Amino acid sequence: MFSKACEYGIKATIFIVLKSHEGKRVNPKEIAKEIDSPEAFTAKILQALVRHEVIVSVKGTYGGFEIDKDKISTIKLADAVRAIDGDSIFNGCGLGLKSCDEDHPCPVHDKFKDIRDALKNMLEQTSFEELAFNIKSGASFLKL
Amino acid sequence: MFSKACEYGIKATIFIVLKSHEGKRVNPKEIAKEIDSPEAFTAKILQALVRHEVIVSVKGTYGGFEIDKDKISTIKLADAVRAIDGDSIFNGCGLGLKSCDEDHPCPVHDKFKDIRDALKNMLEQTSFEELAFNIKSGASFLKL
DNA sequence: CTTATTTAAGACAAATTTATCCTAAATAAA
DNA sequence: TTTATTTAGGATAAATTTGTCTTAAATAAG
Repeated sequence: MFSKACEYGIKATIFIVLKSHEGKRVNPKEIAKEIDSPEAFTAKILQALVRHEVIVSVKGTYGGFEIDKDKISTIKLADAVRAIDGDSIFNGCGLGLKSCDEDHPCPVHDKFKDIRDALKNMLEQTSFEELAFNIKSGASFLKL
Repeated sequence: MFSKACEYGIKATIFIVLKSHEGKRVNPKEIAKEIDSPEAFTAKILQALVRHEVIVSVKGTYGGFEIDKDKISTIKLADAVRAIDGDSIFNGCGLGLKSCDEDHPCPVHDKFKDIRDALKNMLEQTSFEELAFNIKSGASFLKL
């Protein structure tokens, strides 16, 4: 479904939301430990999230990654997915045809449309704040 | 969503259904041309479909790939997907956790459940015969 | 039975994704 | 201003997926 990079990116963002809520910044080492991911690779993914303005980075002593407190509630799953995997999952043809649309549909076009729309809606409506809250309350987990 | 191999496999199976309906066998060269895929790679994927008994192969002169006529109507998208990509798309965790279930869910477990179930239902209910019919009538296309 | 034809299988190669490492650049703190 | 610390970025490597090629095995037809 998602690339490994995207899976790490989503988990990392949830953890950063969690920490930002406490007014704390986190570094790649801490993040990688918390989400059980390779540290250097995770750092790369964090760079992409910063470039796409999903998260913010601060260099120097006491630096790290964070999210503006008043922006936290606005970030959706779709923002991280787009930043890392692009929007192929939102637009791409289920069978990889270059020019698949209503006028020239692939064999599964209509069947996939409903699924893809449901996925898109879910990703665009689910906030990281909501996901972070469930981690905090012990209702869900970032690893194992 | 699906691997390239799986995309080719689905398209190939549709074409084989189409030809089997006419009582004709097809070879990898013909298939690759029809679905615009690399021939040798497609041949590998056909082997997997044969091993998983989605299609049948006949060696020797006038040989090729086919599907038993009375089996055609029973084959579903899910059969080809399972043969090539396994069932990770049906069972796997959206964030790649090893042990993700109701008791120990990943942060997106519930959100993904609905999507995954919808996808699973669609794949298990959609027959290749139906897809082949739409190709035949010009309502959908295998390439471009 | 022999032969031509076709799929099966394994080794190999290219491309992409995942992952690591080292150095540069930025910057906060002292 | 200097220094310690931290992210950014590029080069490299490993693993996986995608793709190719050659030979073996099977088998239908003659």
